[in-house]
Amino acid sequence: MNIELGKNLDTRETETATQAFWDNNKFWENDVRSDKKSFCMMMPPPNVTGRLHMGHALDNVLTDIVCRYKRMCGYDVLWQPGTDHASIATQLLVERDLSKRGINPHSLSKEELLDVAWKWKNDKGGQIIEQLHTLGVTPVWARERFTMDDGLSKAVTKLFVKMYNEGLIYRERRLVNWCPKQQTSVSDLEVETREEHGKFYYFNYPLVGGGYVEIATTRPETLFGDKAIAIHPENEKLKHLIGKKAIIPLTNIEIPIIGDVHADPEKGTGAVKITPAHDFDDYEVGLRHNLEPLCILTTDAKLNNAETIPEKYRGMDRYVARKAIIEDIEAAGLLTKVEDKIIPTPYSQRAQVPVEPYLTYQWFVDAKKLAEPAIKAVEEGKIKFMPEHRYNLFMAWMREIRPWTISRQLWWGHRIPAWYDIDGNIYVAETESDAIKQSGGKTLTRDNDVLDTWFSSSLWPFSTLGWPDETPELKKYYSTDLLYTAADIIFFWVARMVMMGIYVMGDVPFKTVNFHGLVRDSKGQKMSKTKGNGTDPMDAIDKFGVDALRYWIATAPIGTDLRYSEDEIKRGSKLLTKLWNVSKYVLMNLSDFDVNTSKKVPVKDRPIEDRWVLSELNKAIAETRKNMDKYDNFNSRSAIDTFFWDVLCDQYVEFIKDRFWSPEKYGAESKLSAQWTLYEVLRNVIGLYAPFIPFITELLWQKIYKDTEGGETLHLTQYPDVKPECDTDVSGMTRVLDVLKQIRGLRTERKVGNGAKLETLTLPADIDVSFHGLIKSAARANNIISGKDIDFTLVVGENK
RNA sequence: GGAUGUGUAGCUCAGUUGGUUAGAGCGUUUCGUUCACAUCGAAGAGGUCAACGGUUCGAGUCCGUUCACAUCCA
Repeated sequence: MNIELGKNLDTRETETATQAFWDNNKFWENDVRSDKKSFCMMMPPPNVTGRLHMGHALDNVLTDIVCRYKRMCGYDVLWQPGTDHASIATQLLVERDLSKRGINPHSLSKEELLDVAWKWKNDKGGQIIEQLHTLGVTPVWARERFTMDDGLSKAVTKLFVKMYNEGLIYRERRLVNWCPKQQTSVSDLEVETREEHGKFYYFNYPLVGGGYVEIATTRPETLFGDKAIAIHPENEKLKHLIGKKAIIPLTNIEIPIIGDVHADPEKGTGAVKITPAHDFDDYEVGLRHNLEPLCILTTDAKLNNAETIPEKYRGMDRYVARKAIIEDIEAAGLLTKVEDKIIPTPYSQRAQVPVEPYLTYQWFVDAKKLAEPAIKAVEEGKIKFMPEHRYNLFMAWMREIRPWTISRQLWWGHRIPAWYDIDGNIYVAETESDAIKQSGGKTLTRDNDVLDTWFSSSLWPFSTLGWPDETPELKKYYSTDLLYTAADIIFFWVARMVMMGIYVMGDVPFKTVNFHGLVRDSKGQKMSKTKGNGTDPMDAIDKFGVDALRYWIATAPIGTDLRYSEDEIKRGSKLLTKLWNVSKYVLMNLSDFDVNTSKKVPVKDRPIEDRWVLSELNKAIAETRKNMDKYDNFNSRSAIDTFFWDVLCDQYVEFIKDRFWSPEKYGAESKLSAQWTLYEVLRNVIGLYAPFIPFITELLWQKIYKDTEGGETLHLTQYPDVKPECDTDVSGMTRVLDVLKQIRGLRTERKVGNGAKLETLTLPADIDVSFHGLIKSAARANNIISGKDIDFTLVVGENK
């Protein structure tokens, strides 16, 4: 063979070329008609909101490693890609972008806004897909889907109607979390609680007939919505007040004092004001006591025009009103005490403003009913959780699941397929004409709301495969085999996919779910936009190349967080260089070797060091496959590394150097044996590493092995497998390695370089003479004599 | 407040069902450029495995308590 590799590997240049080669050849397409065993994974669809971040890189590289491996193991692999419309997140960014350009989003019609958003989607969505290509990942790009494309929208509508007809979706007036900034309801999951420094206000409500009752509240601005004061029925100090009437300060409105266990005697004053429309607990109290909730806030959290509200406060922002009301209560001589208090405050995760409980009509999914069979399936072990302890988290949430608010007062998303007649009757149908037919020909208006973005993504595992049509893809690939995703969407996405999958398809959406950790910065801080400590994967790629980045990602142990640091990525670069250099060494020694004409040396006839490296290779292959089959990329890669670096580079290559330098001493057969061994071992190393560092391995395979093996890409060849003929008795090598280590130790002790030739080497008598040749060459000694301890003398003239 | 996880070398982390002398990479010290490779090689230093108690012939591993950190849920 006469193949030259350049002195240095130009990572980015070859990666770009290889990526184009892969893209042009569509190597990774599934074949639904193939009778190969199928393996299917879903790409967690990235939001069309911007650039790819490290979390995406993690999901996708880990998924790619498994998919490439499975493909090389002979599976018909379908990795389904696509993007998510990300209703609320996208709308927020689109509106922000419009504002930045001086356009008030509220001045545009819904049609105009949708137009802008679709342009945004095409632009940003395209960008993120392009970046995924750069990572060298291998989904079936031709099957790319978008949660709002026609097919998926059809699935959403169809399912909504089905669930409505089966009573699993309903519309109801309830207290929900309301985001005053985006003026929409949000689900419980989209609310995050933050502990804030606030005040606990104590003040008196005058009693009808004289006297006062003192209450404590963190939210005095809601007092105009008060419907009662509650006192615990067993509160010895205060229970005598139950049944009397109190007057809301700053007004002359009378409210009853009621007995309710909600009023904890230990908290505050023991008496609490009950504002059913503005507090979840109070709402429950209100239901128990028939208190009609009174809403005193506008949709953007200003005091509204409710009759109970004195003129001067109307239109005030909730926090301005709080201040004004407290000042006026103080002026009225009713304020008794103000305490500092840490207050858990619910925030809208997306808009980053405090949410309000708000009483509105919304659409809900009866999650409790959906959860029952899902819990059962998971209890039966139909889904394997990695790491296992995520099972508990998942189950705890599923068992306490609450109704899922699915309607959003937004314009970007799947519009709810419900129509109303003039009397407010609801008609849910797949099309407007169906709805009209249902109504008996009335004039209808369509519901303005859209669906929670997670509604459509929870259908992803089957909607992308063609549901509601009965496609062959659905039949072959559902349920999917494995899902890699971030743990922070276990409830948002994973749990809901499980519920929907079982409800619609009657089976779990995936057999294994592997939750990886977060990417942190080098100091262990969570990467976030607000902190500005994030690293753009594309920057890392520009600096070190895709393979180096992927090599680092493959170090992610199951379920633990990963720290990003350039030093870690450099390890990958070093490995690539090593692989490049050892390939150069192999080729250098194969110049007079030809795989087609050179005489084959059977393994059993090869020198022990050749048989040893092949036997170690077998072990590495077995270990790698064992771990890959468990989706344990970390230990797979470690097994390959250990073999490649420690066994092949550091030991075996050193063993055989003398056989190439002085072939006359060892005979032609010996050199040929080393050549065969190098040729085979390098091929296996390239194969083993292929899923992890696909670019450099493809390049080396193209240059060295393609012509003789045929085929178009390394990544469609068979993954290396254990070869029984390579398991030979090499037990003597343990002692040899030990002796060589001692000799190297002695060299260091005597400050003799490893290259310096030894004149005589004294070996302990227990070393079998058959190993003398190997030790002689590995230790670079001219003569060997037997003695008690290891010792050597230098060739005269060899410097230290 | 509840639940879960983590705590092993200076740093980042492995350590499979309890079993010889607890491993790797980075960093560090010393030595070495020989013809694949200084993005390298060799040798070394460095650990009471968070603490305490228990089970056991034997515990980094199992059990209990405590401490610290992280995440999720209230």
